[in-house]
Amino acid sequence: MEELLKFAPRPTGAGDMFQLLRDGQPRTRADLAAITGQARSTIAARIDLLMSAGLIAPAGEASSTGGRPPVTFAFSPEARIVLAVDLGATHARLAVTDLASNVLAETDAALAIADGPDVVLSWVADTGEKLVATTGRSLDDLVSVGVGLPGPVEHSSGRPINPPIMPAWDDVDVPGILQKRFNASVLVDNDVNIMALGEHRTAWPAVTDMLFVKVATGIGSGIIADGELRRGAQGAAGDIGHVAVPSAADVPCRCGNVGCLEAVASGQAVAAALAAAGLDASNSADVVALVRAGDLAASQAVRQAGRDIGSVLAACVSLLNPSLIVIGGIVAEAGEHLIAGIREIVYQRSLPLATQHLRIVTSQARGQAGVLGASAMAVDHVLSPAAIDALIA
Amino acid sequence: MEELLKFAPRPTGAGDMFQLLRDGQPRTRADLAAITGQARSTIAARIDLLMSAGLIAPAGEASSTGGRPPVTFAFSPEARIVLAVDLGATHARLAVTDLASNVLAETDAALAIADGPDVVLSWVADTGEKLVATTGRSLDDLVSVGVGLPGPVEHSSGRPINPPIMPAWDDVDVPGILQKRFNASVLVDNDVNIMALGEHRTAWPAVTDMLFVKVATGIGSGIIADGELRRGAQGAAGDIGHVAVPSAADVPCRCGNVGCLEAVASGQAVAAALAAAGLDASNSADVVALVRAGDLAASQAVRQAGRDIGSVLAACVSLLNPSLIVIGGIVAEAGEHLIAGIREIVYQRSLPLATQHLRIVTSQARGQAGVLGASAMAVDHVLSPAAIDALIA
DNA sequence: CGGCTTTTGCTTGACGATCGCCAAAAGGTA
DNA sequence: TACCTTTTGGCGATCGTCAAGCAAAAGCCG
Repeated sequence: MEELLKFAPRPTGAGDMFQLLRDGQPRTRADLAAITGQARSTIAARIDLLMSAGLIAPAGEASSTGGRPPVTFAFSPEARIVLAVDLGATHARLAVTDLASNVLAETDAALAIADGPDVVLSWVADTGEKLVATTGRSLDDLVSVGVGLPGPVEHSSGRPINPPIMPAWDDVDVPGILQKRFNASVLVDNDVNIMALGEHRTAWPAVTDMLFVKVATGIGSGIIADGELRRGAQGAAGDIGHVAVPSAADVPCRCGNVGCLEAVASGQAVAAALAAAGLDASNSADVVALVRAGDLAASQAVRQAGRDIGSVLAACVSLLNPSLIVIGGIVAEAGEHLIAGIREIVYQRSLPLATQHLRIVTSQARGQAGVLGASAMAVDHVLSPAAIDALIA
Repeated sequence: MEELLKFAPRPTGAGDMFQLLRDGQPRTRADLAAITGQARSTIAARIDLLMSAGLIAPAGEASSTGGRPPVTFAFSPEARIVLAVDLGATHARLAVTDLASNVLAETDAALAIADGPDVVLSWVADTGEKLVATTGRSLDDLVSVGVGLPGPVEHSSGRPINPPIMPAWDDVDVPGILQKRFNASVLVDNDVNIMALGEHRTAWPAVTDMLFVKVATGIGSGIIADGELRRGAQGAAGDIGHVAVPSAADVPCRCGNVGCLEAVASGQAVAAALAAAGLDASNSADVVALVRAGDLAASQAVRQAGRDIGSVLAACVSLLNPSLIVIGGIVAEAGEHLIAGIREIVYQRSLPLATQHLRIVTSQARGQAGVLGASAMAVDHVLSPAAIDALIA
C-alpha cells in the first residue's frame, strides 16, 4: 500500500469545479487544473460552460511570472437573485440578495404570524415581488426562496411541526404555497437555525463547529457541526430554552414545566422581573433600553440572565466541543453584560481542553442574521454541484 | 422549473455502486441498473471489476418472475480483514473482523495504558499479528487497523491531545507507529466515540441521530448526528462527565472542579458511596455485583445515578434532538435500575416534541461495542468510494 | 414436453468527455 | 527589437459509457 490516506482524484464535473470558485476568489485555468488534477483543456471547457450560464466571469489578469499573464475567473454572484424571508412572532423581514448573499433590497414590517399561513404567505409573496421589482431585476432571475419560521420545521418537507406559537401553521405545505407564486425552489427552516447559518456563512465561514444562541423573547440555538447545520431527528435540535437551570428552581415556564432556562433568562422573563421591581419593562426591547440608559438593576438582571444561560451553555460546550459560541437576539444588543455573564460561567464550568480554543462573541450579523441565513440556505440549494450540472446541461 | 428537488443523476463510479451493496443485500444487475440509472452493460462491467477484486460475489438466484432467474450479487465481507483495538485504562480487547465487522477472532487482556505508547503499542502489534494468524488468514489480507483510546484524540492525525489518564501518550503519532508493523491504514479515535460507532453500525444502522452514553469508571458519550459520528472542534465532543448537576453541589471531582456528574454518578462514585455506607465496593464491577446480588442500597444508588445522568441527558436531548439514546458501559449491566432512573428524569424534563419519538435503551453490543466500532471505523475508511476506485484501478 | 418469458453475456457502433500535443498569442526581458 | 516564458485555444486520439441487438440459458405455464 503506497499511499494510505490519499486516493486517486475522483471525477469532478463542472458543478464540482464551480464549488472551488464559490469563495469569490479569482483563479486561473492553471490553478483549477492543478487543484482538480484535470487537463487544461477540460478546465477550459468547464469555464466556457459556466461563463455562458453567467455564473462566472473573467476577473482580470493575474500577475505575470515572466510570460503571458493568465486570465482569472471568479464567481459572479449577481447572475441570479434569491428572496430571503425571516418571519418572527410579530415581525417580518424580507431581503432580495444575490448569490453571495449580498443584500440588494431589504424591508421590514410588523406582521403577526398568528394570522395564519394564508394571510402571511400571500403578504410575503406580494411584498417579495415588489421588493424584487425595486432592485430592477426580473422575477425570472429569482431562482430560490429561503424562509425562516419561529417554530420547529421539518426541513426536508418544509412543514412546521406542532409549532407552539403558530398552531395554525401545523403541517402546512409552505413550499407548495410559495411555489405557486414564485417559479423557484422554496426552502424552509426554523428561524434560529437560519440565524446560525447566516452568522456562520457571513462572519465565520472557516469555523467548523459553532453554536449560535438567540436570546430574545425566548431562548434557542442553532448548531453547526462539521461545517453543516445540524437539525436533529425531527428538526428540533438546539432547543435549549427549556433546559433546567438550578436558579430557576420552581419558577413555572410557559411550556408547562418548571425550572426552565427561559423562565428566568429570556428577555421576557427579565422584563417581568424588572417590572415586578417597579421598573417600566414589558418586553425584551424595554430591557435593552433600560440597560442602555444605564439602569443598574437592569444591567445586573441581564448579567444574571447571562450566568443562567452560561450554565446551560457550559453543558453544551462539553457535549459539542465547539470552537465558537455566537450570542445573538435582541437581548445581546444590551452591551456586554449578557456575554460577560455567559463567559463567567462557561469558562468556570467547562474543561480546559474544551475552552482553551473557545471564543464567545456577539453576533456580527445582528438583526440581519435571519435573512442572511435564509439567503444562504436558498443559495446553497441552487448552487449545489448537482444543481449546477442540471442548470448548465 | 420542472423538478425542484430532483436533479439529473450524478456520475457514479464503481466505488459508488459498491456502496449500494455494502448493506449485504443481494441485488441483480437489473436492480443496480435501475437504481443508478446506468446502462446494463456499464453495470456488468462494474460487477466484473468488483468480482475480480473479490469484493463482491454471486449470491444465488432471485425468484423468477416467469423467465430466467436473475443472478444476484452481494458484498463479500470476507474479502479482506481488519484489526480492531479497544484500549481502556487497564484492559485491552483486540479483534480481527471481516469487512462486515463480523468477529473472526477476539482476545482480551489486562494491560495498563499508563505503561506508555512504546510498550502498549508493541504489545498490540504482537498480539494483533498472532490473532490474525489464528484466523488462518494472511497478514496481506489485513487492510486497516482501527484503534480506540481512553482519552481525547485528534482523529485526523490520530494523535491523543492532553489525555488526562495517559499523559505519556500526548501527541504521540499512533498511526505512524502501528504502520511500521502493519502494511495497512491506521485510524484512531476516542474509545467512547468508537463504542458509539459500533453500537450504531451493528444495532441501529437506520437511526440518523443518536447518543451513546458510557457509564463506567467515568461517564462519556458519543454523538451520531445526520448519520455520522461528530467529534467537535478538537475531538472532545461528548464529554458529559464534567457537566454540573444540582445533586452534586459541592462534591469535588477528580477534574479539580466541583459538582460534576462523574463525581456522583460514575461507577467509581457509586462504589465510593456504597463503601462509605459499609458495603464492600471499590469499583464499578463491585457495584454491578452487589446489584445483581439483590442489594437494595446498591440498586437505589444506581437508580439515583441514573437520575443524575438523566438530568444531564435531558439537556442533551433538547440540544441534539436524537431519536435514540443507548446506555452502555459496565454499570449499564446492572439490570434496569440505571436506565429506569435515566428515563424517569429525561421524559419528565424534556419537551414533548423531543421525547415523543425518543427511545432509551441499553447497549446491544455491550462489551463488544468498542472493537465493533474500531472495526467499523477501519472498514469505512477502506470501503469509501474513492478507496474502492483506487483499489480496483 | 414444447412454447413463452425473462435474464444474461456478449458485441457493435455511436457519442461524449477527457487528454496530450502543438501552434499562436501576449507579455516580459535582454 | 528579438528572444524567452507562459498562457491560450484548437486539434485529433483515446477512453468510458450508452443504447441496441441477438443468441443462449433457464425456469414457468399450459
